[in-house]
Amino acid sequence: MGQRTELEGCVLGVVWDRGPCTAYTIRRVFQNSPSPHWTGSAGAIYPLLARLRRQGLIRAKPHHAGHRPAKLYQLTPSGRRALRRWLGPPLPEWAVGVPVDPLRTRLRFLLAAVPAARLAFLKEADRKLHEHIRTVRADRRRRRHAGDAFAYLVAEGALKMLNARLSWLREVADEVKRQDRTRAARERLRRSGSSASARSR
Amino acid sequence: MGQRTELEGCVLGVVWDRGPCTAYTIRRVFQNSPSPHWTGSAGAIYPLLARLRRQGLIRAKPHHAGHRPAKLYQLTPSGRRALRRWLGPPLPEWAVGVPVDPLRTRLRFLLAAVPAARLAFLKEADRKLHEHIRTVRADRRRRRHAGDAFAYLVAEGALKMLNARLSWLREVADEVKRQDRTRAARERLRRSGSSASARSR
DNA sequence: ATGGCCATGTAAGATGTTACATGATTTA
DNA sequence: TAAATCATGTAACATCTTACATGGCCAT
Repeated sequence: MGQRTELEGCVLGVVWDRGPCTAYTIRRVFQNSPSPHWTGSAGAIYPLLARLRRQGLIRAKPHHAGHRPAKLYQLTPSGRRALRRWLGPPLPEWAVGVPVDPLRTRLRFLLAAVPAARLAFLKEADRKLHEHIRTVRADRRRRRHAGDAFAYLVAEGALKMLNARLSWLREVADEVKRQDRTRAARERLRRSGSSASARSR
Repeated sequence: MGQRTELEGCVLGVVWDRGPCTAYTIRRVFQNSPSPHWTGSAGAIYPLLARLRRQGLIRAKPHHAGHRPAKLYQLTPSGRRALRRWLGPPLPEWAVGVPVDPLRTRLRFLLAAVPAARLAFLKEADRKLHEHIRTVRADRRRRRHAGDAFAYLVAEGALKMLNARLSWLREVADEVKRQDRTRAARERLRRSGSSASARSR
């Protein structure tokens, strides 16, 4: 009835996508995702599945053919409707808003750091971002060959975001360096001015 | 001592940026932010400020010149160090990871919706995103004239993200339409084939 | 004087995290 | 046989949200 959380929606989506699957499978999807927003921790997933089950959105079949005891979860018709409602339209306003970006957040306050730390920050961000882009590119390649068009488009979207972020980061780095040079020049001028006035005395 | 949360780091940053300021000022910064990740709710901010105060990172001066009683918060030297530590380097791994995007998340499962709903989703996302871009562009203009270079760069970054997202979304829409056409063509073929076989019978 | 904004806070509740606990099965 | 992985769960804890409570100030 009430609004689904993002994690609930995602779990419904994963159960829809992976057909009948165990809780552990669901956890791994989150653990292996290149986006580190959810950990897929047991403490999040198991209570959530219990919740969805109580609400009649998923049901569990016991499963032990040659395996240890496990439960296979799948969507009920009501669960499929809930997934569609969560997907929208209508989209919640915040879904379209500027995505959170810890790098951008930190950059807002970068002037609080000393110039050397500012440059170190930008250099490390550039390096790690570049590295991360490589893994996401590999992920995209895997998904292209896997044949799921939507999974590929999603990876493509993630990659585009990262590339935009990197190019922005480089512009920022240039701007910061330019500012630091200006500051340094002003500093030199001030010092030479004061030494000149000292000489003239 | 322990790891700061993002909200704690941000609040330290805001207190650093806005000089001595009240809790209400801090709340408004979050409420007016174009990124809707934090609400700046009283229940988040006041306990957080109390926490930072207990840890000696901020201190409060009573303030009532012509005003109602209020507290003005400012960073202590220890708080400034905490802010710098939070900024990094080192950056936490997840800070560089793919930013969460509710649109991308939903798109992953868009095949669970019927074709008409898929198109409606994409159309609404496009419209709202376009609309949102306008407000962020206005925000950027304000910040450019305000003279804070970093605030401007941050708005610029947000805008670049949104533009990349919109262009990705349009590619996705094209691809989805293409697929639906293919599916429809297959369907026509199948039907005409069966009617042909019906005729031939 | 009424409603709206400034300003500070608390209480209840949901959701998520880490850490723990258990035990079977596979792999080195 | 030891370690890693599969698999399920619980407990303690932190953090954030919504909703409520309070009261001063200001404009209509």
